Amino acid sequence: MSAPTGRAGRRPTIKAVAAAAGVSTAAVSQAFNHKGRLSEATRRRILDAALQLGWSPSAPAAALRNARTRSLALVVRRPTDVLGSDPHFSELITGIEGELAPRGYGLLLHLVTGPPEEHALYERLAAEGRVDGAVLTDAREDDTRPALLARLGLPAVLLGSPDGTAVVPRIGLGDQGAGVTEAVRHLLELGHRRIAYVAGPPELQHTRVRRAAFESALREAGLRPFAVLHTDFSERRAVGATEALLDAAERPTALVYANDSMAVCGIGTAQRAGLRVPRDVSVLGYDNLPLGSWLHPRLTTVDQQVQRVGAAAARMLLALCGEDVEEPTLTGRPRLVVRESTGPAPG
Amino acid sequence: MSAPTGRAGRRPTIKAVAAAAGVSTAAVSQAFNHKGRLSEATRRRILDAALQLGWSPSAPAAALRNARTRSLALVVRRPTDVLGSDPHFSELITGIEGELAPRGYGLLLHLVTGPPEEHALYERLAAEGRVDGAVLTDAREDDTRPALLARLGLPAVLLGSPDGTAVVPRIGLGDQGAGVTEAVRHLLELGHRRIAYVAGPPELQHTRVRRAAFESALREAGLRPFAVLHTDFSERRAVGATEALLDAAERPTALVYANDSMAVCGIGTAQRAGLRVPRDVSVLGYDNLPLGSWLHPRLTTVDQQVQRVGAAAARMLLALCGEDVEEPTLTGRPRLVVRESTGPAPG
DNA sequence: AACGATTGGTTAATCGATGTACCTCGGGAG
DNA sequence: CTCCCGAGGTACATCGATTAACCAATCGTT
Repeated sequence: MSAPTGRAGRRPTIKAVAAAAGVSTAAVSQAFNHKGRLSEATRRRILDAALQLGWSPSAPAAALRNARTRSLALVVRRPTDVLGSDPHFSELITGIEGELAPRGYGLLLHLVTGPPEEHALYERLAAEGRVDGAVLTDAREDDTRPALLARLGLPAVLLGSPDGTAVVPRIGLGDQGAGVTEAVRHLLELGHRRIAYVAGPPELQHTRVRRAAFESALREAGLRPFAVLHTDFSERRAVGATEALLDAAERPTALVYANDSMAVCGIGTAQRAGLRVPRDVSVLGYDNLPLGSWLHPRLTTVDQQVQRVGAAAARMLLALCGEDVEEPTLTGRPRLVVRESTGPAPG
Repeated sequence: MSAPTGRAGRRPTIKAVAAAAGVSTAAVSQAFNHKGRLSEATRRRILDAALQLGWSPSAPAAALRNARTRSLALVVRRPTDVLGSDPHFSELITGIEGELAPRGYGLLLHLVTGPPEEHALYERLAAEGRVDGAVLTDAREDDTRPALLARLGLPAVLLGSPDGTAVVPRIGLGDQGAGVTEAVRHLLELGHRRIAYVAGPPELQHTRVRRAAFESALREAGLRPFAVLHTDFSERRAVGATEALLDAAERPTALVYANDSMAVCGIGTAQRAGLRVPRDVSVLGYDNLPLGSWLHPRLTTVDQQVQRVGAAAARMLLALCGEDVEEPTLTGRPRLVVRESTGPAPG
């Protein structure tokens, strides 16, 4: 534990580098930012000196001077319930970070329990100038966040909105209707007629979009939903909804869930009720989380490439922050992934 | 989209507040930091003015002046494989954030693919003064990170170490041996004699600790492990290991996994092989992730209260950063949670 | 009444990096 | 020989908040 050569904790400043290279601090700054006019020789000399000393420009100092912190916020609603620790967000974060890291940006993660706390958080983040922008998740009906962020002058991108224009740019999760439509058609082809939908919270935009797609896909086939139940994405509700559906007199032969986590709960609940999946009842998820493919039976689901969505959101936000990045290419629409949890309708 | 009353993007500074309250900027600062001597009256007047203007001290400016950013880093190894998006980290983050948020600290999240990248990241974070400290996860045998962080002068806490003393403070995950021991005894009482262990990567410290506990618990009963297989925590390896074990001539009657995610894969694999859990084979996990209780059968596991560990790590790190926080109370040892995936040994 | 102590503030330096305005050469044109 | 010009750097103000040092009243004391 003897102190190594360098005095730990005492970071070198731009002055040290300037001295080492025999130039002014301004020159050092210019060398790092490709501004001003420096001869290639001195530039190299400065860079060498910096490398030698292990110097990088102080982030707080640069942030103060430039009014840009090079970090973005991601605010996630904290689970009031277990299902909240949904791996969905892990995937999203992976996608975002993949874009930020190579550009030297940081991701500031915050968890909140509800809208009031979330709003206060944005106020504080903006007031303190802690971040250059924010990724908003789970677009809601009449979402008040975009207006707030606009008022605060904080660039933002809203995730999970079906359409593309608003106060702040939005990243749709692809044409979500298409994914659900494809899923329903798959079930219809398998002969299912009594199909139920376990939806998310009604205040989320994608809930409405997917529900509409679900109902209209059935209508095209001259059918009506067996039932549509809303949940808060919690395990309790997912299980409760499933039990209610399976208890029905003529129970549904297929259950469609608004996300994979609930679908997993659904499979468990069905099995616990003595039903076999997919022989007695088919189950369909949404998200294509890794989790789904570990189970037996493997979960049939809709892949929406959450990581790519995250990456696209990050790029769009970076662009809003003045970074020049190539246009986010939101690849294909969500696609059905048929695995083992769906099968021919019984009887 | 017409601009609201306030000019968006133009944040108020301490000067504006000082002017509004009719005092100097120094007074404003003192009012916010409980330093200096201000009459209660002016203090209140200043705070009111600040509230009115929606002002909070600029984080970058304060960071520059105080050499403290009030944000901590959490570096997570990015999944080379799906299992990497292990909900374990969601839980950990929840625990950490729970301590940081009320103190106005931010959590800077970074994903890395391997040790070289991770080391470079710490160098950069330290050099740029972006964070006040870091949480290191997954203590490894001969871990080089503590020394690096010490050299950089960056406070750090190491998670997942069995013992408690080192270059940087370490948070043990409780007496992990105890959890495994309890698990093995549970299986022994159920009559199991052929018990296999699917371990994590050998370079992680907890792998050695848990493995040792596993073997010694069996030895106490005069038994030897059926087998101990190491994995990299990936789905592929978990499934592969499980298949290998179940293919054995006299197959094991119980499988113990080093984490819940692998245990879930194990259950799926066993079921796919036509075995019933727990009638034909018992399965035991480690972590007690929410996921485990959604399945059928519900996963028997060892609860190590990941959230609390995260909270303890955060508090310890905050203390190292000079924040005065109450001593982290690392509650109980890991405890066995018996659910449905373990049962009497067959035959 | 003069003086030290106390209360309640203010002034000015500082953190580290950045960018504008300016300065200093050496060389070529006139 | 003088003047101008551009290449190559430097000096200094600045971003916003913090804090040590300092100062102006007011009060109690003998």
